[in-house]
Amino acid sequence: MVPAKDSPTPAEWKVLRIVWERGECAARDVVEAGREEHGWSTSTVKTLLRRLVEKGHLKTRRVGNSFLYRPGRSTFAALRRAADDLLASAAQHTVGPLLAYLLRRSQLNAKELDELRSLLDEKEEDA
Amino acid sequence: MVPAKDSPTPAEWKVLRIVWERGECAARDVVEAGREEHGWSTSTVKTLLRRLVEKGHLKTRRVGNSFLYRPGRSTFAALRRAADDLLASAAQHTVGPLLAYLLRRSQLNAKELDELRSLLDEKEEDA
DNA sequence: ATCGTTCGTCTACATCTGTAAACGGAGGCT
DNA sequence: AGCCTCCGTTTACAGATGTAGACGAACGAT
Repeated sequence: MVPAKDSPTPAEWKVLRIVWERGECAARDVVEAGREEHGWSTSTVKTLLRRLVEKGHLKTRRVGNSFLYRPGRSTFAALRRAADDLLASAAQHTVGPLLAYLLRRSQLNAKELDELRSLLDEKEEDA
Repeated sequence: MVPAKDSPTPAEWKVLRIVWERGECAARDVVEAGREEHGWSTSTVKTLLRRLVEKGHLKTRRVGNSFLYRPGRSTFAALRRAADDLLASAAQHTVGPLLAYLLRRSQLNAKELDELRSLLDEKEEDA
């Protein structure tokens, strides 16, 4: 298995997200989404797809003369790494406000909110 | 006011963090920390400091023939922008797990935990 | 006054990233 | 059979980024 060492670049993340949101999909779908959401040309999207496959963030499945793309297992791992980088960028005294900011921005359902609450409780006990 | 449009690059973030942790400090301090923490040469650190000042993420104050560096007001704003980028990278169904991951990784004191709990409660009401 | 040390500035350059045109093969329509 | 269209592949290139040497001015000790 290819461990996907290289993190996606910002542009690659946008493609990754597009694929992630729709599950397995064809290049054409990504091209269309890329054009609408980011004004990208066909070639640009194709290049980004190729690089993501090379890096191991996307897997492909041949269908006829074309491919279907889907996120690899490493995709969420890459997101975690991006999260690590974000935390590493924050100074200790800014971590709290940073997390607060993230929580405010996020759309979460009741169940997710509950899980996060439990997490906070756990952490309280640890400390 | 300089709006610091360009986000820091990964390497620049590391420098920013160094300065952030110590408050106002001299290039020499950053050079030393950069060498210890990242194995950077003096020149590398100096280049990164310069670029950060150009971008408006660091402010300087002349003292004798050298400078003291400190984070600009835009520094935390840049961190928020990085947080936005992270959220934008996540697919909707991965946001919850992502936040959970971030919480687990973070060291937070009781007060910070409390504030986050309050935030979750607020969000619950909204929904 | 001199000389080594310390600073900031200028210059350099390989690699990565964003963005995209051009090309050649496969499939389908006429 | 011939042509249009769609697809993946190849090539291109400017600008950003990581990494760092070289240089000249100022400072401090002798």
